[in-house]
Amino acid sequence: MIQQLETVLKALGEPTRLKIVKLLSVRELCVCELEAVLGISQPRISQHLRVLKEAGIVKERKERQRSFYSLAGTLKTGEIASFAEYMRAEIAQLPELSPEVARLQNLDCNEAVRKCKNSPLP
Amino acid sequence: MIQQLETVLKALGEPTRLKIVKLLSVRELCVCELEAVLGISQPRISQHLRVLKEAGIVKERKERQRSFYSLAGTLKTGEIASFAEYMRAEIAQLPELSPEVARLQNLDCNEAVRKCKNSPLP
DNA sequence: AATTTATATAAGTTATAGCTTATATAATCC
DNA sequence: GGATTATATAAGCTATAACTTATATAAATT
Repeated sequence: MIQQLETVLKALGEPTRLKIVKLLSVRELCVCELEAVLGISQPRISQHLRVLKEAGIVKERKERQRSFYSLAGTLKTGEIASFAEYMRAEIAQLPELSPEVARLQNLDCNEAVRKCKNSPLP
Repeated sequence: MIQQLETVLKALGEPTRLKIVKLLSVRELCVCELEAVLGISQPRISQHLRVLKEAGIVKERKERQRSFYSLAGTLKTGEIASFAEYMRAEIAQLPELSPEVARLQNLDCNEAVRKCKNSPLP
């Protein structure tokens, strides 16, 4: 879960890709239309679209020699929700955080207690 | 808006920082506690905390020689909402996208029309 | 005052991401 | 079937981000 979330956040955390996503929310666009609209090179667009596609944010539809991209249905609900869901999730049920949770619980009572605990605050 | 959103998404799109955010949702923690919990070096944690702080995701409270970090009140609502808000916003009202919007509207009718429009699809 | 503790920052290195240029593929048009 | 159009991918370069090691600062302890 954390892995997929990271992929989505990384994909969206780039200005050109944020623009593409917003433009695709207006309507489906092919690569050459995006090229004209954004005024940047075609390989650059294709590369960004690949990142967005791998993150599950956009989907592709081929028609003749064109590739049309549009928002994957999951975007408006799913991708936003996935972060909210991560924050809402019970921390004990996130496998990626299990070692940290264990250490957090034992912060005060075992050999993992660290130097900063030797001078506890009031 | 797009700039601030990008900063937040970049800050969250990193596994260690995602973990820190989740841990801080449990309770406020000082740097040395995070060090013990995450098992990574102190400078690495301080650096990640700086990124999160600059993005407005966490806030700092100094007590004696410690620095305690906690989620900024805006996180659960604000940061998630900001992406939703970006997607909900009227595209014409996003200044960063005004050149693109202009080109998008004129795709079919002026000199900006590009090669791909010379062979329109059915 | 000297030492220890807690944190921050800076410098240097490595890894990753983004961009450009060039090329490949595949459909369409003449 | 050769040329054009649309897109993808690969190679090389540059910029950015992350990590490590070392050092600075400042409070607390002795």
